[in-house]
Amino acid sequence: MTVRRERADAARNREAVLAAADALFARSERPRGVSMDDVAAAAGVGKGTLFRRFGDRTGLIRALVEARIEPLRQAVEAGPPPLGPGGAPRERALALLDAVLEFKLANRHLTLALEDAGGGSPYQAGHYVGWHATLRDVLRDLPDVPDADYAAHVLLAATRADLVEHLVGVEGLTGDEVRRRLADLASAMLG
Amino acid sequence: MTVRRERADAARNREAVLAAADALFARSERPRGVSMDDVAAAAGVGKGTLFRRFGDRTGLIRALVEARIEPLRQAVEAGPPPLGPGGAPRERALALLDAVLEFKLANRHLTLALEDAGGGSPYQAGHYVGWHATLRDVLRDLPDVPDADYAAHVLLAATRADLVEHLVGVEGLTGDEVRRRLADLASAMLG
DNA sequence: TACGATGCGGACCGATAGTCCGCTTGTGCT
DNA sequence: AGCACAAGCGGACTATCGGTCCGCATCGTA
Repeated sequence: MTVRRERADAARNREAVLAAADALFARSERPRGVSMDDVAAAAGVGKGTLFRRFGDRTGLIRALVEARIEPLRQAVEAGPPPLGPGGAPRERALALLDAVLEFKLANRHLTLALEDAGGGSPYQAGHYVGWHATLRDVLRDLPDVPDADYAAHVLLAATRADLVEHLVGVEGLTGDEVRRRLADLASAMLG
Repeated sequence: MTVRRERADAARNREAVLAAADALFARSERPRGVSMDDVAAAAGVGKGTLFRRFGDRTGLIRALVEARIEPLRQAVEAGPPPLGPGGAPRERALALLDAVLEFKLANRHLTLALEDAGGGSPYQAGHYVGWHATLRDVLRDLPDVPDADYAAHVLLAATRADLVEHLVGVEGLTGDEVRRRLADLASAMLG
């Protein structure tokens, strides 16, 4: 059962594709404006390479998001409090919400692209499931929150990419103003 | 400036298209599985007719939703309390949220299709803007809600079609259980 | 009935996600 | 180094879909 190492050119191409796609999505306003041909051309590879590597368009976007999200996942799973495990529940809940919101703010184009690509509902995406489970478990320790599962969904819904996009892009708030509003509201909800 | 009456065959076709589209979206699980060709074929008209009448795919879906939403709009704007104007703010807020949620539950496929069709973000759709403005104004009269505008967005986010779909379809809740949870949570939030 | 306006429909177009297969290239072995 | 073969490549090709176009049919009217 020897595991064959990834070929050097394959690794190089994978990086090129990810970098090109990242830049393209960041630049474009609407996610649908970035086609797979665009990505292939920008990365200097053929379309076949794209699809063999990532399966389909959604797979490519998912790979981009996963790469960006990894540090946050680590920090939540095994980092120091308040975001990591071990601290006070209330503070962890607030820290988690703020971290998720900050992630969406920093990667609006990408998360927007992911929700847009759809495939399935956002509620079945791996990272959403993880965040929800963590938040739900934390909320269970708070006496003022009657239904932790549902409350977790609603609080996370307040960080949805298109809502954030609307608040920032249309209503003209700054990222920090949105973070402040969510913190205040969540604070009030958690008692 | 005489207004020309709509031709009889045109009216007949418009009804046929709306009925056919309604049925197709209701039957199909994923909105994207319903193509404009499907609708045209089911309605027994040509594609040209579809597009002349409704502009584009989003226009067709919007027309379907608007038709269904009209009674609710009326009830909110000019109906009797608690949903209509004139009653206690807190009760009106709760009634509005419940009515919106009920609408989404009764028309999941259609509202899902509308959000999916995108075009712009759901936050710029006419009915969302209306609901948000009403809810925001009502929340302004409640002392326990510090930021009415933002709170209105978050509460409405709790009624989003794909979240509802997830709660009902994946987590297995009944519509009434979802309504109850939202009512409890909103009650708590409004003080 | 005759005529102009309105509406019809489906062939057609451009874009785009995804497939396929002959060719190239990297890698491990001798 | 040279070889053999698997792994990977790329871009022509296909299928599908939203949207357009225009010659033809149908409706309302005088």
